[in-house]
Amino acid sequence: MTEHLMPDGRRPANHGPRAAARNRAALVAAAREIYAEHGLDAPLSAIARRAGVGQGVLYRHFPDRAAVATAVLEENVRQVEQAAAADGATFADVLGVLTWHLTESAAFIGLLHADAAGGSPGILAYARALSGRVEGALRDCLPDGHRLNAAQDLMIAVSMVAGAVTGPTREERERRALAAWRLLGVGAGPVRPLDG
Amino acid sequence: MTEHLMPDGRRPANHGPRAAARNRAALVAAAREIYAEHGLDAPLSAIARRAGVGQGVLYRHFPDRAAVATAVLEENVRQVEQAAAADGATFADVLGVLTWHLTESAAFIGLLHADAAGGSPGILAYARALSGRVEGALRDCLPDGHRLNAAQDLMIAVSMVAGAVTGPTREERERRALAAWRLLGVGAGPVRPLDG
Amino acid sequence: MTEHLMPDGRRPANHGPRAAARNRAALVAAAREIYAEHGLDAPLSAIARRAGVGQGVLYRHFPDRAAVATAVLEENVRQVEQAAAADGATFADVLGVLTWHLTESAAFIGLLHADAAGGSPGILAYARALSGRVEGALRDCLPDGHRLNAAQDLMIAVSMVAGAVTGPTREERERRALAAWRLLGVGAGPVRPLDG
Amino acid sequence: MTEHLMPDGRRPANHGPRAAARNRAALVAAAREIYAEHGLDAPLSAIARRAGVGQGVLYRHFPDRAAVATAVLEENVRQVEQAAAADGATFADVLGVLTWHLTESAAFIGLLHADAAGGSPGILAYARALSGRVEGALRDCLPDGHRLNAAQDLMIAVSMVAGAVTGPTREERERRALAAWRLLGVGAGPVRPLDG
DNA sequence: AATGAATGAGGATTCATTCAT
DNA sequence: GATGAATGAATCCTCATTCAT
Repeated sequence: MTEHLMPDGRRPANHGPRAAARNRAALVAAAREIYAEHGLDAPLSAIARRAGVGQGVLYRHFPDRAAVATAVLEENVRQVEQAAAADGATFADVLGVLTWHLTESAAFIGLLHADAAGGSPGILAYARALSGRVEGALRDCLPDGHRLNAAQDLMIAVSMVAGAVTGPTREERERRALAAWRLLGVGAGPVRPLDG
Repeated sequence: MTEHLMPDGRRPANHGPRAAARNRAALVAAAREIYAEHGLDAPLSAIARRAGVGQGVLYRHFPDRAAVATAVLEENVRQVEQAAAADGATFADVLGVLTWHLTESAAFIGLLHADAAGGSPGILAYARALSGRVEGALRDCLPDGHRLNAAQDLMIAVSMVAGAVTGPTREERERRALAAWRLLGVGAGPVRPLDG
Repeated sequence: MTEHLMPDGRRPANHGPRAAARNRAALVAAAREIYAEHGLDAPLSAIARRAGVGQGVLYRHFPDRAAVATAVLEENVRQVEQAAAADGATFADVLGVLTWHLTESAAFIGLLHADAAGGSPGILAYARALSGRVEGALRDCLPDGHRLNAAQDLMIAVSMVAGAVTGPTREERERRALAAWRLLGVGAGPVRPLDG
Repeated sequence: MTEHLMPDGRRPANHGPRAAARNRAALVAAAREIYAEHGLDAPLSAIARRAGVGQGVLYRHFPDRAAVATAVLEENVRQVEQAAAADGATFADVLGVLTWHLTESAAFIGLLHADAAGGSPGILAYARALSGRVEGALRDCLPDGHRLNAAQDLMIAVSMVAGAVTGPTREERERRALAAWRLLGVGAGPVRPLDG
């Protein structure tokens, strides 16, 4: 019975469950890069290639296109949550982390626009859930009496800033994001990833 | 070499050159609908089908995908310009018309996000031109000393509102758009098409 | 009853039978240019456009693609025949005219290769007929005892020279054609159109 | 999104990676046949169909149309090179092998005419490279003082013979090829594939 | 007699998804 | 568990040909 062979005749590496986790992480990282470069419509094959794995592995870890995007966003969202959970985190600090992800990731921006036309029901549900977690994290730090306190104002403001974030370079996008917060009369802290 | 016969052997109707203008209008209308339902990436074949014409007709009237989008947006932009040109038009009036188009047309929202990843150079150029016309129209009505007077603030504000405009129904989208303008401290007039 | 109008509202010119002949000539001339630039597979629409007429006119004059090509070649062939019929025409003179057409017209080269795969039966028959006329013209001038006298040698030699005629510029093509005749030990007269 | 089911609901056979080499070979063989029947402009879909594979497989193995043609011609060229490299190979022997391929393959003839109009830059480059290899192989066996010794005469002669090779059957094509070499005063050895 | 719009088949190409190995 | 080849639907785009005007 013949087995699948590498081009040079060796069998492909199979490092067991340990490698599975590594592959998953590589896929998410690759997806993040590819999304940043080519947008959310980039071919899945490009993600698998960038991750250095076969396409089958991608499907093993993620049932569909939406799951890949979700996994990428999951980490962005978690960083925002962690920023909010940090001791002494101010609203501005959290906004800074949020803004960093907005400027970094086209996918993350898309997340906040998921209600727009085009998304499949599955994607929408995921997106809403993640979006809700972002809102929750922000609301936890929102000082009483803040002008974004009212019902949906918080998420609308985030959507607005996300809408302003366009431009070819991260620097340009950051400039616009900050201008947007300024127009909203809301101060954002240093724009940076959580661990930066 | 190829013959184009109906299933029953007759050729399809050819209504002659007189139909050209009608077809073009039908294509633009169909594109508007399709864009609203499926976004700017909808297949061109769907637009042709909805318009009830062959795909070749679409290509006759529009050299490429960008031209179709442009034609759809052209009218939106023109209405904003007309609103701005009207006697006694206030900034708020123009914003109302602009907002109406934002809530009506996914494509129009996309226009204001054209810098985002994914656009071909051709589309970008068109989008910038149209986007510039919107800005020009708004700036014409901008009162001295308005808070959006500074360099890019006007377009950033528009992008922000466009970013906030999501939701399944026009009413919901309008609600969010108005909330967005309110958060910006800018009053928008009645949300309506020019001739509504 | 509405009539077809020009863009500026005038009716299209209809100058009667006189114009018909002019149109036909314009089409042949246009086809010659287009073929030279884009090869025999160029779209018929390009020919009509270059001729400044509607596509319908092309179909009025030529039933199909083959007929257009034939008409173009017809004139090349006639010039070779005229060169052969001229008083005191030498074999070398006729070869010069033939060579000129070979270097000038991709279509004419194709004619001599019409046996090759790809031609429809209709085209093949036309091509054979024209090809035969070229051979006849040449044979009329062929001196007794010439080395190309044997049965098919004449047309084979012509095919060979046609095969050698490649290259981006007419000058380069002429250089190769002359080298080809030289290798065949056959002297060709000045390379020129009949009326040049 | 898209599923690929057979009419009876089963998926088509997927013979796994082991089939890759077989498929590639089938594609090249199919291309050789199709080219012989319909010329180098034959639709790629016809090649895939003849090979019994999906169109995607063709694109997996060959990035573009030129690559398919090249793969087909590669073997022809290699045989000529091998004939030239064989111990005691005479110029006539190599010509015999070359001539066999000319009579066998419309594509191979096209190769020697690649300068003609119509080729994309990519195809041209490939064709030039292969064409150069043919010339190199021939030149290696060219005796000193041979009449084709001068700069471009060798390739011009080959082009000439290629030009003469037309006709419906291989036998007819061989007859003309030999007549062409005879007219050039060059003797070609037995017309046969290398391993025939 | 001319115009040129319309048709729609056909060919090129991409990519989500499955599955033999 | 992994690989990556294969599938083929879907989309884009072109162009030969017809025909209302």
